[in-house]
Amino acid sequence: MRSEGKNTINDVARLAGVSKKTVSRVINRSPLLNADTRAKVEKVIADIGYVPNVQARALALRRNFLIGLLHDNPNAQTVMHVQAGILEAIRDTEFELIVRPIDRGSSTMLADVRNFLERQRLYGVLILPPVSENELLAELCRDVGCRYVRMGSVALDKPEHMVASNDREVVTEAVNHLISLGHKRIGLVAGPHGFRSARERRKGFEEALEAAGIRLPRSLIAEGNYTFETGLAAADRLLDLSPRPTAIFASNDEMAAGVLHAAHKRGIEVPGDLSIIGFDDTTIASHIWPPMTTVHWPIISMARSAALKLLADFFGDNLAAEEPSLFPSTLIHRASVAPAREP
Amino acid sequence: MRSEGKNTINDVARLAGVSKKTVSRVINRSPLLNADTRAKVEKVIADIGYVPNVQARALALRRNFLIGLLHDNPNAQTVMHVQAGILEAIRDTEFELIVRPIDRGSSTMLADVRNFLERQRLYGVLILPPVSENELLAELCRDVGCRYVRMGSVALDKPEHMVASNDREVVTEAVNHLISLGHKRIGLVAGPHGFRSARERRKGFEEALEAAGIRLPRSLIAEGNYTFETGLAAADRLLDLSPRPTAIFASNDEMAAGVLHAAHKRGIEVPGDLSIIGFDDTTIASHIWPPMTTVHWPIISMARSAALKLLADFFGDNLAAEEPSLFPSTLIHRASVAPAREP
DNA sequence: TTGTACGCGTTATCAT
DNA sequence: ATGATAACGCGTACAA
Repeated sequence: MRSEGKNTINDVARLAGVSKKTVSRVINRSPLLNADTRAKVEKVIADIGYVPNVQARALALRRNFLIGLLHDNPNAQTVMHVQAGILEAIRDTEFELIVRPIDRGSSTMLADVRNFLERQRLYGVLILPPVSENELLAELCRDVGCRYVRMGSVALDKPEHMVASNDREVVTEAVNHLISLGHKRIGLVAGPHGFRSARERRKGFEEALEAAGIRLPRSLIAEGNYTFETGLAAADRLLDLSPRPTAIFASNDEMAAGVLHAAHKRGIEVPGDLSIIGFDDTTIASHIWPPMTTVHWPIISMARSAALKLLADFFGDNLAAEEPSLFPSTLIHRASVAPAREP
Repeated sequence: MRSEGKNTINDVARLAGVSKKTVSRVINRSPLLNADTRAKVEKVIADIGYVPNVQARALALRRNFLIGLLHDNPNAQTVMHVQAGILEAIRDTEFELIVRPIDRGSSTMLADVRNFLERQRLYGVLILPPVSENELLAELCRDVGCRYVRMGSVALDKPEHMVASNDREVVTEAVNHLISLGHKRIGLVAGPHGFRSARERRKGFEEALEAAGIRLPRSLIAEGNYTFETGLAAADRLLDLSPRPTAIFASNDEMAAGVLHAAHKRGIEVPGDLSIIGFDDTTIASHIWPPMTTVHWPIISMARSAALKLLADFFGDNLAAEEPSLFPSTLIHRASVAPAREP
């Protein structure tokens, strides 16, 4: 059973007494093939433990079975969830996943990606936010003839190239929830302006307040960059205000955890004195104390769906093509929100 | 500049008026080459935006530039850290990373991996715990002729195939710290017995107590499976004890977070009434409240080093071969530990 | 220093 | 239904 990786299609052909094209037909499940011949070849394949060489196959087909994940997302949980979703989609297929972090901000980013795509000639790539929001990158994919599917917080591309969530709406819903509990001074820890998701979530926040006729001072909006530390710093600014907010919506869970941390440091009771809502529903949201009310962002499903979409024309059956493009996020009620109570 | 991926080495040769072998020499930086010729060829390459085809190259070289990450580690942070370390090591090289989660427990696991390795013919693989502890898997790698480097909590293989941490020692140190603060009833939330890391950490725990002449009832040891939920459940058992432990060491941060959560639920003050130490130093350790004292497991460095080790004979210069094999973990003091106080 | 001829392992064409 | 032969794009002997 010890196959030194030495056996080739020629060995199989010789041992089976057929041509290598016939072996190829067996491997590729060609329908026009004598059952006896097939059985004979399959026996030889099993006996010597023959495994096709994917590189040779790729060369001949001018196409390989690798899909890439392009990302510059700082959140480890998110990236892992995405990988999990993709891997779930390609499990039991011959596709493999190559991960490729890219450096947004680097002046050579586009050139780097172009080089990567042209070298590897991947079957296609999945692109995570925030770099998925970069129009030039999508254009680059088209230019080099690489299939792509983008993931994001709002539809930025045609359905076959996009899987999106409805961040703005669900944030409005979350903030409405706070308003319905009597909160009037609601702080926002926004994400970095360069992120479309951050802008969408901020709009959702503002729209909710506007609809409720609440005008908030600019000082109630602080900006972070989606990390715990910046969430902590933003919360420090917000909680220094007088009167301070009775609730804070943070644009992601990392920052929300920072807000909670800041509250703990000051001895501010959550949710009694301060309600907090986050976004993402990463594990930390349910692990910290108190368990945090947050928006569940269905990133695993989105990633799985994005991968299926990418493989749509491979599978032929258009099951994959019918993958949804919009994945609604939902508000998860836990224990970090309570009715407003004046300090 | 639009290169349709159509240009081949032949096009370059034709346009430059040289043979394709000469082009090949330019690409592969052969030293014996006329400077003029080289410049001429390089100009053509730049002009038409020629990029070598990696699959063809792989076929000819009978070797590719892909490394694999085999893992079945349930901790997202850990896996991401490992990926970060590997990617750091292969940045600016022509290597790419293929991630391949595997299903420990599946009866076909070894066959699946064999199939994967034989199909992809990777340059080499890095193996994460716990599956890195599986001797059959290492044997499989040798059998199919695939380079490998294992990561783990104790040296299980020859230095060129292994990067390890010193879990047992550092846990002893952590527990000694608790003992020095007057703790005598110290609970353990052990990891699953199938994990070598869990057994090592448990031994470190037991050795510290033994050295201090502390005999603990079996009931002070609870087992989880490295997840938050099982840590929570284990802590519930431990905290039901009477008298209850004044300190708990959990074999990883996830479970330690569960312990902290359990304490919060019961209104047990941490660290006043209960000290907690975790293991891993993942982000949650510093993000939860109170910030958790834990063992820093230098997984990023280990992964980077493991990748460099894997590429040792590629780089030729034996800088990579000299990568260390042992990475000491260190105790990080934060705020979840205080002197013992009787309930 | 440069070129020719051939091999790498597979699939595609076009016969039979 | 099956086979001979030519791609696919690149690297290596060996020759020039």
